[in-house]
Amino acid sequence: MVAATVIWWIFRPAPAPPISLREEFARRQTQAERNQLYAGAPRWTGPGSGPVLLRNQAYAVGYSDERENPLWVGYRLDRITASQHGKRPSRFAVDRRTRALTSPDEYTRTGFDRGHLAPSFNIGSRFGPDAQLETFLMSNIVPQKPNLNRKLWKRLEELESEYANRFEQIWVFTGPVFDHRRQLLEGGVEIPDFLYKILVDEDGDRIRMLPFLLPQEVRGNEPLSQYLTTVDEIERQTGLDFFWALSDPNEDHLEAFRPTRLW
DNA sequence: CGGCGTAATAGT
DNA sequence: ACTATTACGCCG
Repeated sequence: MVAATVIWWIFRPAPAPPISLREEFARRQTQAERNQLYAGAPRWTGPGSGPVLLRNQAYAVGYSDERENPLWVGYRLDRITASQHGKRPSRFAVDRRTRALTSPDEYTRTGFDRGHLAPSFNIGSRFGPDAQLETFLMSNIVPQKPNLNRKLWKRLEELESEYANRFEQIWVFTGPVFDHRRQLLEGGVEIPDFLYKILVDEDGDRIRMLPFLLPQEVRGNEPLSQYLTTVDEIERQTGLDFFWALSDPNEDHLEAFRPTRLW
C-alpha cells in the first residue's frame, strides 16, 4: 500500500504555466449567453442553412437534421460543491424538438456507442438530476467507437472535470467532425470520423484554450497531449466559427496557438 | 492491490 | 426498470 502510494506520487502529472492575455468583451458575452457559451454561439460558415440552436438547462446544442447529429455543444462546468448525487438515467430519449427524431434503437448492435457530447456525470454533478436527464436526449449523442468513448474520451471528460474543480470553472465546446465520404447507420445517423473538444479557462485577464481532435480509431491508452491542435484547424474541419465575440487580435492569436502540453 | 464509480452493452 | 457483464481511473 505504501509502495503503491509512492509510485503514484512519482508519476503524478506536473502542472504547466499558462499564456497571458486580456479580454473584457468576451466576459460580457459569456454572461449575456447565460454563461453556457463562451464568446458566442458558434457561427455556421459552411454551405446551406447550418445547425439549429437548442437550449437546455445546462448546455446548448447546434443540431443538424441533415446529418442527424449535434454539430456543436457548449456548456460551462463549475467546481463541484455539494454532492448532487443522482443515479445515471437508465435510458436515452428522442428529442421531439428535432426533425430527425433519432431514436436510441438506431444505435443498437451497430458496433457504435451512444456517445455523450455534454457529459452525463459532469453536468449532473453540478446542475442536478434534471440537467443530467437532458444529457440523455439523442440531440446530445453521436456514434462513437467503444475504444474512444469508454477509454480516451472518458479520460478527457475526467480531465475537464478536474480542471473545473481546480480553476473554479471552465467552458467547453465539443462536437463531431465529418469527412467527405458519408457513412451512415441504418436509420440515417451519420458516423463522425473525428471528435473535437475545446476547453477554455479564464483566470483574471488571461484566457487560455486547449483544443483536441480525436480520431474514432484509437486503442484508448494514448496520451491526450498527442491530440492537441488549434481552434483554426477545428474551424476548417467543421465549418464553424468559434469565439467570434472576442476582439480580432485576441481571437486570431488564441485560435492559431497550438498548445504542446496539458494544464 | 482491492473496492468503488463511471463509461457503456445486451437481454428480460 | 432491472440484471449481468466489461473496462478503466481514482483512491487509500
